[in-house]
Amino acid sequence: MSKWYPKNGRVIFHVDMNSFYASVEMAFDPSLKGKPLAIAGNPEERRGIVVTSSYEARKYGVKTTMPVGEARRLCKDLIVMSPTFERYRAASKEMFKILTEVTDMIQPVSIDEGYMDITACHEQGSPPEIADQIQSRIKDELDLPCSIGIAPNKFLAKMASDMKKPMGITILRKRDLPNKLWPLPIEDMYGVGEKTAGKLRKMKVETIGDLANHHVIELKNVLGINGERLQNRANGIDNRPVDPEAVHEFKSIGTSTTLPHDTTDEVEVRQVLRRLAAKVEARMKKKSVLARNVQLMIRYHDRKTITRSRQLPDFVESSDELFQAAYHQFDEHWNQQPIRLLGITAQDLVEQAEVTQQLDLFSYQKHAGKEKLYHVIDTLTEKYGHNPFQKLKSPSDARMTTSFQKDFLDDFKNN
DNA sequence: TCTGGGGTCCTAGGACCC
DNA sequence: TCTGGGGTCCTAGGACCC
Repeated sequence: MSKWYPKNGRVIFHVDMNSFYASVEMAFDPSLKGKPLAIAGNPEERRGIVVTSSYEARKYGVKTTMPVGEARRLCKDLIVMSPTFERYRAASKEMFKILTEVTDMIQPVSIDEGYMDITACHEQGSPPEIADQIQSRIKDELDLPCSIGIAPNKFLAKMASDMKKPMGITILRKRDLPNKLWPLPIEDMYGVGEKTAGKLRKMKVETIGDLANHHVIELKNVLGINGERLQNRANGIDNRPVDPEAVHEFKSIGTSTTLPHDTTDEVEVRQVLRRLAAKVEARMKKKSVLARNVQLMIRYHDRKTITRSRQLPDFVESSDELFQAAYHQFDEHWNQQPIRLLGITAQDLVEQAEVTQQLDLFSYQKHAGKEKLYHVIDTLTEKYGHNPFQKLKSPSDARMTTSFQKDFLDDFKNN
């Protein structure tokens, strides 16, 4: 057992569901099993691209982001279904529930994948045994296939889960890098997309091994700080922790839609923006957050895309406020060209509870006066050794560090 | 056959303050 | 008399991922 759990180091899993949407549909309707299946949007509405396809469809060359028409041409018998997200969310929940029974140290990264830190799970067996149990349970109980990567960090676990699909379990240790990781072409590396791959190939970096052993100065010159980070990863260095809280820390909530036809009709634009604003409002309510920044996105007929955002004087939560902010941006920045897509994103999100306390702070000043308020702040600063506020230009601008909120309110009452 | 919708992180320049 | 340098905020856009 001890050989599996090093004294210094971690054991990380990356659990990756195989062609998730298609697999969920097959579990739901077993008559689809063994058939070429693609999940795709509606081509009539110009949303007809393949989101996921079954392995049977992939044999014909069907790929993610491929237009449905092309996919059909490659595979005559292709079954095309619209996505049913409620089904996928439900399956995802069940899948993570199984993972939670092994450990709480889980970081979901998307609907169909997540990291686990099983360093502390000695008593449940060796890592391959635990991986095997997880994979079997997901298969037996949910009828869904997955691949699991086992490695000393997140990056290697992610690369490992990609190496054997479907239903693979792959161990990637540091000593395996020269044989298993370094021969892979550079575009197979997580974090290297089309643009970065192009730049790397220009400097004769063709494989992950080339990247691992390239002059770091040149990498930094061309790719900035990311060059150094990618090289570290290629050498198996990645200290990012598995963070179970990360999933709760929302940075933005946005929605966008490709219009059925390009438009220059402002009435239509307003209708669409109202609909998008209502959708964003609903999702903000579910998360109990307010936004201080609203971003409008316009994609033109030629696919050129602009984003325009603005910090707002007040926190917004209602659909109407979101609409007003977005429409203001539209009014200022639309160049009169036909529009293909519109989107609204709420950014700079703050939890509702925090905002309430901000207002409290403001009304306290009104009631007790500025001097008294600043006295309270001084007292707290002394008590904690630093200002408990993230910034404080004026009382309406203050945001408390959450951990101080309770003490602060107590102090508030006593004064 | 033309390229969806949901996100995160990073960069870079200008404004502004000290 | 026209001028340094650091820090932070804001905005726009690029790259990447699923």
